[in-house]
Amino acid sequence: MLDKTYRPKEVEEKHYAAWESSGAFASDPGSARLPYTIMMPPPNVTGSLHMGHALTFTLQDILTRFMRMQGRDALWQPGTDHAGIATQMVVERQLGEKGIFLDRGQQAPHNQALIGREDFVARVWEWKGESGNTITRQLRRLGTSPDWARERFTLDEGLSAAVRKVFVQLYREGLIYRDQRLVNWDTRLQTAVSDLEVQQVEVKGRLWHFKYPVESLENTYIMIATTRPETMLGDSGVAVHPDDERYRALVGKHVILPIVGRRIPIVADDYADPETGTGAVKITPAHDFNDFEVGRRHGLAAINILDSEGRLNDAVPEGWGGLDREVARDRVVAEMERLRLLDKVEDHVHAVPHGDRSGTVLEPWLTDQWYVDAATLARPAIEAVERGTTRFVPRHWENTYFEWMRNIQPWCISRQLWWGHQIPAWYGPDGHVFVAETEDEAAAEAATHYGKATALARDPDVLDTWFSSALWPFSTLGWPEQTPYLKRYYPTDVLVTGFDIIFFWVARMMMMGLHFMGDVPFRDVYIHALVRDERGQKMSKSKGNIIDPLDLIDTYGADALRFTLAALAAQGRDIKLAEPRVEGYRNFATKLWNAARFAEMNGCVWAEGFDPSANTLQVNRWIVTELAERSEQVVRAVEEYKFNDAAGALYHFTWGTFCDWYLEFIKPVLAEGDSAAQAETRATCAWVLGQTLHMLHPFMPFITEELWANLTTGKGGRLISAAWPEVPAAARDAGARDEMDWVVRLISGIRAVRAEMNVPAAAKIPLVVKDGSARTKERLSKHRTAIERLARIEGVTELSGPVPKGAVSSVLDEATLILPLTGIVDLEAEKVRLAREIAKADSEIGKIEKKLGNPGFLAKAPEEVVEENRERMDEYAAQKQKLSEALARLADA
RNA sequence: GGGCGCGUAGCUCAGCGGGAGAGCACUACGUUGACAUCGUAGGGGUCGCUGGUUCAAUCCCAGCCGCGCCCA
Repeated sequence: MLDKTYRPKEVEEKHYAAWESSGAFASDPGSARLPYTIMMPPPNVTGSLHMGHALTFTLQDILTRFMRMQGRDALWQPGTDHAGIATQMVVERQLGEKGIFLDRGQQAPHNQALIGREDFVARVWEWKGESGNTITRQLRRLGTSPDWARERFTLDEGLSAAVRKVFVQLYREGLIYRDQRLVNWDTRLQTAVSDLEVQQVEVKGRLWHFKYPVESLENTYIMIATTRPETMLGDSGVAVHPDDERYRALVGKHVILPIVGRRIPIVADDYADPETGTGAVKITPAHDFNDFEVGRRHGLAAINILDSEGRLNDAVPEGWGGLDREVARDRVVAEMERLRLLDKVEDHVHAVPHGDRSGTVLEPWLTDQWYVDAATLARPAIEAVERGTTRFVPRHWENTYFEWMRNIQPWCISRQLWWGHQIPAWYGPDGHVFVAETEDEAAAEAATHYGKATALARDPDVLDTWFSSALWPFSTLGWPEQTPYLKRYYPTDVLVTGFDIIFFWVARMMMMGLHFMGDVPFRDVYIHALVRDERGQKMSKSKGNIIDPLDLIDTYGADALRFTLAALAAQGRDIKLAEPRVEGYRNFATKLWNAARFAEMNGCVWAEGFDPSANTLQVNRWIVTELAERSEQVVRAVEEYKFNDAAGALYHFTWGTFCDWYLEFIKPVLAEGDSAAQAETRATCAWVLGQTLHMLHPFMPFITEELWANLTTGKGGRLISAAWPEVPAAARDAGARDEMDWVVRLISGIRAVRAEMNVPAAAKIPLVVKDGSARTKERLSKHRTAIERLARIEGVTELSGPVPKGAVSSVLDEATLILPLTGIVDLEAEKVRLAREIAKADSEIGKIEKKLGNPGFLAKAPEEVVEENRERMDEYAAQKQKLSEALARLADA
């Protein structure tokens, strides 16, 4: 016997273990079924489950379980990402707490132990082994069903081999090259970071106006304004706009850079904006991205004045070297003031780039790095989306994709870290580079090149983490080996992810997939919303508004959380999550649980092979028809990634149709019907409940599995491996649906009148029907028991003789329903009520009359719309007529 | 500055050319043996504003106002 409430904790673990050990999650490459593939976006190995994960993995699990039930051979490929910087930071911090620091070739601070690269990497692997799988354990609690046996890690040997092969091939094709360019340099992490990891932060700074003396012109200065005075030590030019009259005469002349004494040219370039500041701008090619371009156009020197930690280096005048950039700034300003070359200082708000991991101010810094020619790889990736080979859902996200891909910059793929895929490049003594998949190959190439065996040094840098994740859709399937998995599951069906990762990952998978597999990595990209807090704020630790999905699972159960997320996952809108929503869907789970409890108490047990087409009772034929329609609705919604529609349809069917009406209708049958009716009803109830559990299973896997086991007394197999319900066409009955719909409207109408007239809930009153058609009379007698019970009626009669005095009336289609309530009813209240009903009908009639009176409407509107309005007009007119008669009768009373 | 999106019931949101919807909250009544994590009924909205297209606009178009995000 089921308990009164569902207790998630008691069943979740049990079912999960059973699913996993039974092999229900496994893909089956030998199967004849159509494959269905989703690549799980690999969470960071350092990560723990947050609400965004809960959403994305719930949706992916719904698709996976749904498609399995649709008969597909599902492969949901799981794994984790080594997350270069994030992981290195975590482990570095832990070691730092123990007084252990990385030996980066600098002087060791006092009393500190230094460890080398090999030791450090070993420590990271150790850490990964101990606590690196938190998130995959947490995913199990959410009920996700990926093919765990195929779990991959981006630093696995196979995936690493793929990375090396891709690097070497792209290098040989000229699509990977080494270049000296500006990068965003993180002085704390001591590495280049991606453009995408730069956060522009509005900072209250200052604008210093400096006078640069023009060479050989007495008392002539050109005024420049800068937010970064210290960079002037690296200036190699001054730019003015070619059309700027003020400076035209000075173009081609030189200024003598104060403090430094360097002679630098004044150049004309569109980059200088006459409207901004003084119209003249200092050019520091080695420390500003825009200046770098200007410098290239005019052949200006790029003078690097900073070291990797943001201190002045040897390229500055004597006595300045070694100063921190902040200190240098103050010194430059003071010195310019002393030289009477500081004109003025203004407060100035401007955007300053910060590293989103370290939080420090990033430095544009001139370094040698490895680059991918992204523009070339992007071309086919853009075309694939233009042609629709890959489809974004919702579609408008393709704009974001196009925008970025069409303006794509060279992709800097090297990072000065120890944790990651070390770049497969070796340098000879003269700096000549040998790129090869193995050290032996590189050595062989070097021997050929130099004519003798030559010692090589490997490039110490590692690759950007996204380089390896870009290969994920095929590297996880075994590439470069031509495995059966690769052949069967690539391209994948859908990628499910958030918009924030379109640049980082989606775009790069498209580029690599097309280049190496010759086909897109996925047919659909479903971009879901971000989960925010109830006020619409992004959840963050600093705001303290994090809702932990595991807490919600503990309190309400994984199913409630999953259903909530699905129900809120409307396309194109962020999810504002408030705990009461989860509580509401927990209540839904309880409702379902109690419906099953009712079935159990009434001996409704799943009968294998039951055929609903053979049903004879209208109520049973009706619920089966409703179920069939809902099933189609859910299938359509899931296939279109409209998870909220699917969840809504299931919720309304389960609660609003099955529980509220069907179970109430069958209570009298089960209590006092004849044995044939009882048998049919028990079987139907069990069948509909069972099918409902099937349909709910992708959304609420745990409770449905538990109830299914109960309904089938454990003989029905597992839901996770069951097939989606199929309702035979013969079981659908539009007539039964119309008939039961009529009964529902009848009962609702009577209830509404009773409540409004304050008829005590317990009071049973008679029902008199006036002007009922033959069909109405037949329905009244057929459903009399249900009507009496649910509308609290005692005795249904047809009107014979005059309408009883002091009766309340309601209209249902052609018939008038009369509730004789002499002595109970407040006549004045009834008059008011009827008048209001009449007014309502009148207002509708008015609207429709206006339409039908419009010649343009009659001439141009589709015939069926005109017809529909005529019908509605007749209905309202008839209703008004009957209500008016009822009101007139009251006036006589 | 460029782009994307959003303004619909008190709150959170569906709907998106022909009858304004859901959940929660609220009000009234109710413990009729599945369920008070419940039941029945009810109140509540010039669908941001202004124009335009259309026989018809919450829905399409334009402008404006307010809000959010992304990119520079």
